[in-house]
Amino acid sequence: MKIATWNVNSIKVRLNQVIKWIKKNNIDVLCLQETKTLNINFPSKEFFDAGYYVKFSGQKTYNGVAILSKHEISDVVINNPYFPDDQQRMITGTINGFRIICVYIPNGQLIGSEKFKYKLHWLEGLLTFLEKEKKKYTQMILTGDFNIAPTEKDVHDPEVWKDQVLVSDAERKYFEKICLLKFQDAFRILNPKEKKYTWWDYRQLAFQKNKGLRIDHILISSEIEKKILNCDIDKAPRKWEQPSDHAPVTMTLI
DNA sequence: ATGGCCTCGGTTCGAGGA
Repeated sequence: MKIATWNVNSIKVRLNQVIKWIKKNNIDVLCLQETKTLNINFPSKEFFDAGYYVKFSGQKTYNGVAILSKHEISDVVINNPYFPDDQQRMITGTINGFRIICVYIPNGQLIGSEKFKYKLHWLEGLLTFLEKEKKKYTQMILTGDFNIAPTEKDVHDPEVWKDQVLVSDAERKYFEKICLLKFQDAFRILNPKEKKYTWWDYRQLAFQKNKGLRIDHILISSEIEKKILNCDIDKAPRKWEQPSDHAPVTMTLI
């Protein structure tokens, strides 16, 4: 089973790229973030015609998440029951016995800002949700755009990013707290030292210069560690015309 | 030179992203 995550920065703009990519890579499950569309406008038919079930939770202009799957999706939870939120940033479902949680963690904008406080509260709410889910499920996958580069290895130039949002101690501490709930960074299990990124700024030729951050992740509960065959970042779609600023991350399980 | 880009909504600019 091949599982992936991709912040597409508008599903309307990226629809053809997503369909092309999931077919080419034989993706079973794709978690999407920043769909930026109301539910009535989500392209369900296009994905159904491509052979995928869809579950989604969107809003106008901002945010929005979705799960596409070749296999049935059950026990769907929209958003976080323990963190009331108008913003659509989370969707959870069970596929082939795996509990899959798709998240679009807030950006935080500026350290100390209201948006930053919201990010930390959101993360606190996520911890509560994960603790509750762990009591019901064993094989869990937490994936999406975390908007956190967990270590200095995940930043092209730590000096440039020092004390900025996405790399701050407060944010990294939450990432560690998630790991204390026995979630592991699948990419790092398989690639302990590699400096590879999932996001590059549209400006300043950041992609061409590989000035990126690794902020999109696939975390797995310890019960499925032995099942991982591969976890990698696919830079190819970032080279396509009119790309998302994020690259997809893929993981293959036995 | 301290910016540069992309998307959306709703009109051609401002907000938000990271």
